Amino acid sequence: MIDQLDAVFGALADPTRRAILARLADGDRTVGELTAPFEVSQPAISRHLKVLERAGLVSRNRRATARLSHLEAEPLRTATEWLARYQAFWDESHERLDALLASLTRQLER
Amino acid sequence: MIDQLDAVFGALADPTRRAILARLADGDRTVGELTAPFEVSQPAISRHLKVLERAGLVSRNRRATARLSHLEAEPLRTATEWLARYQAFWDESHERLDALLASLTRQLER
DNA sequence: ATTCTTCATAACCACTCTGTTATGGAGTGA
DNA sequence: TCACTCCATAACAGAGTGGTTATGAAGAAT
Repeated sequence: MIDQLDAVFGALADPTRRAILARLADGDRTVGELTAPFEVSQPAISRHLKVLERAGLVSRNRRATARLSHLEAEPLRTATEWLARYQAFWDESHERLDALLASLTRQLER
Repeated sequence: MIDQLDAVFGALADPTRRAILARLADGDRTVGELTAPFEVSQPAISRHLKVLERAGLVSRNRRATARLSHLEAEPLRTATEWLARYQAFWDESHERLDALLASLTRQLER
């Protein structure tokens, strides 16, 4: 993990990897479970998982013969902190980010 | 701009491009001004600018023979919104994002 | 022990990315 | 008009990316 932001933003740049993260947000998954919904081969998913692991976004452990992938959100926090530096530049003409986040939080809690 | 998140996260994955955005946050810059601080050639910077432009992060207009690059922060907002969906996953063991952003905002105002 | 399941890895291909140098176009100013 | 400045683009090289198929390692189950 030379530069964390490089790795994290790079990992997020691929739609399949973002979809994998979305599924992991619902709970840990095996490689097989992650492969099924996508129309790519299992080795392709394995490599996406390796990219996510390098970015620190996924950790893995064995369960019997399967390998469970687990979402690690901390790097997303780091990425958000970086983006927050630019908050002022879109704030001017729009609602504030904290208001936005509050509304999103309310949505999630509902 | 097929998929905005692809383009934005892809653009942010490069440290030179993030540094360019940081300089543009201080005000519009010509290509020459953006090239000087980095140890890469002018054509390389021109192509970075093109990537940023495709992602909607930079707009450009002429001033005499120069071309001014201008920061467009809206796509960063989009990226932040996407990341906010994962806020709950790092919230559990850390301060809340809105508190973090508030503290960052205070820092900027100071 | 053997077989089955799960997953990783290797080998390959096509394409993209980041950088270079060389060059030329477009606008400015003398 | 001519020269100069600023920048874009073309052509190229090397590394990386994302996909494939083929294969094998390792644990589980019979």
